[in-house]
Amino acid sequence: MGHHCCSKQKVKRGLWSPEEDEKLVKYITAHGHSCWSAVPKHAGLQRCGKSCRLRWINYLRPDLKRGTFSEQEERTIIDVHRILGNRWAQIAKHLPGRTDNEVKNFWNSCIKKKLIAQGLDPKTHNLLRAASRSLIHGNGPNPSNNNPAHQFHPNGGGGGGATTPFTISSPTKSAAYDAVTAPPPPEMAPPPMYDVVGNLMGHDQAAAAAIPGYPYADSGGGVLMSFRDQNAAGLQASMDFMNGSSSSSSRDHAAGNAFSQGMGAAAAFMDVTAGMWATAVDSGMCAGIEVAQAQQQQQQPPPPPLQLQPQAGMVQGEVVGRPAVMNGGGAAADMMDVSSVYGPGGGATAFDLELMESCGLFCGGGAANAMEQLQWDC
DNA sequence: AACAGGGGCAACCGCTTGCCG
DNA sequence: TCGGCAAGCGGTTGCCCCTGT
Repeated sequence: MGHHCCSKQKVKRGLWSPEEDEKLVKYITAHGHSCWSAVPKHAGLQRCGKSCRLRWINYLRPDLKRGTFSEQEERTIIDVHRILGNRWAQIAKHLPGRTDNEVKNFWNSCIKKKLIAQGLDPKTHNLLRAASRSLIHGNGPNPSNNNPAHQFHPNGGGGGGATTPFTISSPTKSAAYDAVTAPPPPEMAPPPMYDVVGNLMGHDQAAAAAIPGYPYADSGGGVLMSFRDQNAAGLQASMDFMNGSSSSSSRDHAAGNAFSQGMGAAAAFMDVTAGMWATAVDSGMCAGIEVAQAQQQQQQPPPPPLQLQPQAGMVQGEVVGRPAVMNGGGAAADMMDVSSVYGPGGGATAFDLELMESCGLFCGGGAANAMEQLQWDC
């Protein structure tokens, strides 16, 4: 059965021949593709418009990057997939030169298996039940999970919960937990977050360290920075990432306010992350963090009005407002930073909603971030 | 050398969304 | 507001190639 859009036409199906490709490329290059249904007719192809469109988008487009996925791309896919799920088109937007079909195929043929091999549910990125149980008992694929810090989740709750939407893995976070529990011996320190984030944390370490009380400070800039840097497209992509779509109303909202002024994009991102962090702290679901932060505050003078030196590649002013949030104070108020960045109205935005969806994962309680345990072996 | 099985990838199917009259 | 059409998107299928026996 052919496509309904071309059921009346006699269309060819199956693989495209080089001659067909050439015709299509020649036509699209010369005339564009304002109307796909008209393309096959004008290009002299016995294909339906839908097929032409697919062939162009997935194979013939000049800006496509062919070849195997890099490790960086692979990690980006996993991180984005953890938040967006099987929204391949959205995921592909964060991988320049890659198509949704390509990402989807790569996921199904490679990444999915890796995650399963690591004892992770590729749909939820949670530990699979059996794997989770064995991990808790130290018999899982990664014995390093004996570390109680790895069973800690900022939002507490029981086991079996979702992983965080962001790759939160911080030695400091673990240390905060350890402060009120049995501290692991040095050799049991949590394994580093997988390279990309670790490296990226390093990028912004100075900035993070300059933020008193910032729970990730000791280890660097934290996940927020990882998103920004991880994306080849940079800061803009980070915002797109959070908005889920480059054309979403939430981005427009941001564009009309802080973002367009070049002031608030990353700050908003930081507020989001920090807000969630603060929520976790304020909700009392992670007493260890509270204690650790209280101790940290006692050891440190009150933060001065923040005058951070912008880091290379940073948008100036992106960390404005950090201390208020990061000192673990009024979390609810600090959460409002998100909306305040997005506009004076302070109302919920699509950004917020999507974020909160992610927070649903974040607040789902529970398990250690299993993604930390991935071993990248290919 | 021949065959079977599995994996990867290109293409298709069908549903959803957005636009326009 | 509604219906038709085109495009977008995710899931699925099927072919081809590689590898192991």
